[in-house]
Amino acid sequence: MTAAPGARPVRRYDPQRADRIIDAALDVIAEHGVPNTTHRLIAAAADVPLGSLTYHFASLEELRARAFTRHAARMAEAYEAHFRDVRDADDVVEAVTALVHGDAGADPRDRAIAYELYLAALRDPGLRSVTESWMRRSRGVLERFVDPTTTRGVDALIEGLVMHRILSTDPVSRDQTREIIARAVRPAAPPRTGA
Amino acid sequence: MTAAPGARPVRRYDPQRADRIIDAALDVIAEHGVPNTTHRLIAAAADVPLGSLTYHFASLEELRARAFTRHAARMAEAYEAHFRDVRDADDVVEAVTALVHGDAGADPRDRAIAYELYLAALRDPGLRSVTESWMRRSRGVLERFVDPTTTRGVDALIEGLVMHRILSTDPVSRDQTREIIARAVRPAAPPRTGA
Amino acid sequence: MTAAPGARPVRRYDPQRADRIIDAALDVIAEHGVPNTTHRLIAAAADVPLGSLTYHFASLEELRARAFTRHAARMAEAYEAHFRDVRDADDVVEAVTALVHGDAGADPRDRAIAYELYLAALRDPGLRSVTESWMRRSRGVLERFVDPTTTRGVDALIEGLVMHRILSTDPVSRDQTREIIARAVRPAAPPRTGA
Amino acid sequence: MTAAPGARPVRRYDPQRADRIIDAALDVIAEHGVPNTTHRLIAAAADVPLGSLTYHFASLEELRARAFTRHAARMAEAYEAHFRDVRDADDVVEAVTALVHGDAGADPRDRAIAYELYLAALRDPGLRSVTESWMRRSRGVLERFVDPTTTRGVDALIEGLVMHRILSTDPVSRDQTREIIARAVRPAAPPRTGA
DNA sequence: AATGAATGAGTATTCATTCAT
DNA sequence: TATGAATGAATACTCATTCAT
Repeated sequence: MTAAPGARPVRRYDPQRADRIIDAALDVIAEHGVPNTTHRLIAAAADVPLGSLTYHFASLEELRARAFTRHAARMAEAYEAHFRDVRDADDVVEAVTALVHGDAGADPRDRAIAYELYLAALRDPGLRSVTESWMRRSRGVLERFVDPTTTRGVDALIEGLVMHRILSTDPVSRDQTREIIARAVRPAAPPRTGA
Repeated sequence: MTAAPGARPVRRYDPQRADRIIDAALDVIAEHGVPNTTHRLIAAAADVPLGSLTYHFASLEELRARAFTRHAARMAEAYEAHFRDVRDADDVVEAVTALVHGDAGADPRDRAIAYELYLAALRDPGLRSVTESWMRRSRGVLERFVDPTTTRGVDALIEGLVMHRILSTDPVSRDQTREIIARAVRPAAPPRTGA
Repeated sequence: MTAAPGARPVRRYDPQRADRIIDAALDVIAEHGVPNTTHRLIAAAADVPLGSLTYHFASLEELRARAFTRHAARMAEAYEAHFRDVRDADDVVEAVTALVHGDAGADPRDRAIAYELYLAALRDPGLRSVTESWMRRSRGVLERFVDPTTTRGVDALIEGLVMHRILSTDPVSRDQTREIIARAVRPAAPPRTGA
Repeated sequence: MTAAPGARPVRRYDPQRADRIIDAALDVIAEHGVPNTTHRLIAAAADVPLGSLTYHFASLEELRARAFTRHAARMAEAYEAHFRDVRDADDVVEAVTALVHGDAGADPRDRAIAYELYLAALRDPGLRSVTESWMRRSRGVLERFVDPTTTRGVDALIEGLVMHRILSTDPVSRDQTREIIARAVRPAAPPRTGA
């Protein structure tokens, strides 16, 4: 049964479709959480037929992994961009404070997805490489300005402060945040430049 | 039609059953995560028939909430016990370091459940009271030794360090942890004693 | 474990309990329909423990039958009472008109139960005796005033008019009803009194 | 792991399946009543797998509504066909008598379904439109021959006579029925023809 | 005599995945 | 290449009934 001559088949050849599906999956994860992320919900969000998902992705698990991978990469890029103009430890304090208070890059939606990823990675070793890559990149950014131990401390602080901000009804003030960060930051020895 | 001789599967009257079911639910959450926590899995873990769950708990959601509530209470008690002999800010550094490295009270299982709770609370406002009560109690402990801002910092640090420890293959050493905590801790003004 | 001396056992000896349960069953049937009439709902409506139902009634089916039987008896009594002062065919027209328009005895609740009974009887032969007894009594009333054929007609008319009144958004007016009834009524030959 | 030789239970692609399911649902309602009309029973009657029902119909309620809608439409068509050759009020008496005695169109199965529909509509407002449409069409037929009040009377009479015929062990004779109908029928004023 | 705990069979529904077209 | 129909396994939940106490 061929299409009538002249009739344009509806949305054939759609090379970005797989991409759109991945973004839709992220939307669904953000809004409904991993447990409620189903083929049907993603298909509806992406406005593609159900069969399209299993055509492009062998399983839901694979699609989820691809979505998390993309999300982690974007988070890392935004993170790096956020620190692009940072020059010294003082700048770090300001940058991190802004980060925690959501003034930069990552909004609650992004953080929610990140926590979904963390928890999923806890049980699915296949996702560990995603979280590890993300953690390595975010630490890599901080290590340009502070020593490794400080990096670990600041990194953990960001994690904990953001999580508590999301969950708590009694949030930390911006000044408190800055004070907390400032105590944790100790500048790295300046890289030796050629004499 | 009598039962096969020797087979006597009856186990009527079991007053602690509801309790056992709650603990079984925690086991299942710890091992399989909230999304995979089904009536069937819990029933199997508790070694009770399926119908028993819905008899004692109106819904899976309710059972989950009860389980998380119990877990948070136990965590808080362990937390308080862990700080029972702490006297000053120096002790706090040691106590928190031990906490992060799992030498006290909470093992990975407990932390995994806690993160499941956090994520669940993110989407289920009914669980917020559980997380808030837990957070209030853990902060209350710290505030006996350090000022409020320091409390917030140390609290966030514990959260972030533990999460990164669980997820990372490249863990922070105990000395690093101690150093990181030490920077964050600033003693509270001593309570004025008489005379 | 006997009760402490002086402690009055809670609601022991309650001879009307079976009665109360039957009435509660009728309430539940009226409000929720036969398909949703469960032990639990009835127990709650009667404010008795669940076990009490199966203690007093061997099965739900039996309880339902008892409830329908009582309802039919009450309907018949109300019906007979409604015609107590009727003297001749003209009175019948007024009495039936009032009946159809709900001015007497049977309210929508009662009619709903009656239709539930009809439908249940269609499939449960055990309930046929209940519907037949009810029909015989209601016809018996009419036969005191009109001939058998007229009785059948008026009886059917009541049934149909009431059902359409309940279901229709475009009801028949009282005058129309009276007119319709009047056409159907033909007085019985007066019983011969001793010459 | 290949299927046993000869066993080939596949029956993919079945474009009329939704239709067949609706008819099977009507069979089940007729035979078992609405309360016992389950997915499983309908699936068995239609000889399709269980999942097929929920694929084609979002809920059992929707399937039931679709089935009742189809049944009412068929009833109305049969009703209209039954009166196609009726010319005057006398014909109406004969036609209605035949209707009540099941000599035309609607058999007991159809009537049983109709009463199931009535009762269901009593509690589910979503079904009211179905009963109302059916009632409007059946009255529309009668109004071609008799005045509106007579229509209401005859309509109610049919309803009541059929219901009593179904439920009673002591049925009305055909002659009685004719007599009862005849009293109710009063011809409409003839439509004025030109000249 | 009375009851609340217990349970297995059953209910509607969801959904990842398969596959004929 | 693409998809919508199809399905079986699983899910949460209901409930009549049983029975130890």
